[in-house]
Amino acid sequence: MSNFTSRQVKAQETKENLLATGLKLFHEKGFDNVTVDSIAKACNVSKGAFYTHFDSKYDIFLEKFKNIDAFYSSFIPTIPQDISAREKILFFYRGQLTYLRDDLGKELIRTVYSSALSLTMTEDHYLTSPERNLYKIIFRFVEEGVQAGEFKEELTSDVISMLVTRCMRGTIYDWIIFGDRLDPVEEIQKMTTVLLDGLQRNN
Amino acid sequence: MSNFTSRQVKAQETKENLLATGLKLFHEKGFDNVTVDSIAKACNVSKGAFYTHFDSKYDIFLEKFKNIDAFYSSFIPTIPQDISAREKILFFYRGQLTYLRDDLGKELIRTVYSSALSLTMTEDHYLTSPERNLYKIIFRFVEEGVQAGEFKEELTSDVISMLVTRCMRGTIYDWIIFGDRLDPVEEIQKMTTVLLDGLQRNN
DNA sequence: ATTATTTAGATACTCTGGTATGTGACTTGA
DNA sequence: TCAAGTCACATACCAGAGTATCTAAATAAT
Repeated sequence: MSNFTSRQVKAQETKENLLATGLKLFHEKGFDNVTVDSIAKACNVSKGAFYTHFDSKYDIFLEKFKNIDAFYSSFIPTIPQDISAREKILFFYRGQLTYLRDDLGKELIRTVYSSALSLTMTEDHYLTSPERNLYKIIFRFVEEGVQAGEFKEELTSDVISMLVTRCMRGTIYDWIIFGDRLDPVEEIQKMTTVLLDGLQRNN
Repeated sequence: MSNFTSRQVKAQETKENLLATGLKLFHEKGFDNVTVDSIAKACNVSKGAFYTHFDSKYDIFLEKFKNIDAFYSSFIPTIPQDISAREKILFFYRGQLTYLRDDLGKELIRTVYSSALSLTMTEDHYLTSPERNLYKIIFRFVEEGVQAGEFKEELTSDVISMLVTRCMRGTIYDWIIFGDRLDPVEEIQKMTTVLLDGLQRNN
């Protein structure tokens, strides 16, 4: 005995259908080459139906983008405990960029990074929550490093975390605009290594 | 005796009028809140006229964005000759970000950075030419530094230039998405200092 | 001078994301 | 059980970027 009425069940089916179809089409033809109408039609449903389930065209793969949090949760435990903060950050970024490159794909990331620019980030911009999560993860590593005296004393954990995450955003941005001339995993490695060298306490 | 016919003169006037009016409106109301129609109407001209002079709405402030090259040309000579490459880069970035912040404004930069993401950068993406110029400037400083033995030997000038310019792109991206919580001049200073520390040859 | 050609600009579209509103099947409450 | 309300979805629309096509005036060619 389900809690759901038959309407709710059908609605849920429609929503999932739209979601799956939308993601499939985005993957095949790229975000800008897929119309909301075409997604709806492919599901034998009207555009109006689409908009009862999703607020915007973007929303549909935000659903997918939210997977990134699931990725974080499953990836973090695989990071060795007995290495330096520096190593942890590099390990994490390598894993993250590999995931972005191989699982989510450049097109998806392009749209996410593009729409983050669209409006001044108000409280509930969807990029915020995964980003906030990412920031928290990096912040944790950084704090460990600060405690262990790995980093320059004059910088706070907040500042360091900001720079380290910016390093990642810059690399991802470059990956998108320079396209296949760049391998994001290689690039994050190079960039972060140098930045962390610069953050290192030098006695 | 001008080389131009009266038609060409009038057309040029119309174009300049559209350009000036467009920039004024963008500045007043923000790029997304200005329609091509409204620009045209404000010039007592049709939308069709707009599109004979410009390929797209974006084009209109690309014209302005090209000013950035003029800025480079006038700013470079003010950079002291007798300082290290590191200092030159910092000096240049400070000047550049100040210019972006105070003269071009965040809204303009937002649109530029946003549309750079729109399509895979093909040869003639408009961002390319100012960027290419910027890259060349940084590359020149970096080469000086490499020659002078300022930087880690294992990195090529190309790689270093890429990281240094990425540093800037990342900072600008952050400026846009985090809004007024960030001062771009301060941020580029912090970020670049750390990165350059990491690039420094350590004997 | 007259005809042919070019071209700045106007008009009337298309396309697409998103909205306002309508509707009929289902659900709920008395 | 039946009236009232809700909700998934449909239809018809709007706005705004960009395009295709036309026109009339200016220019060039004969």
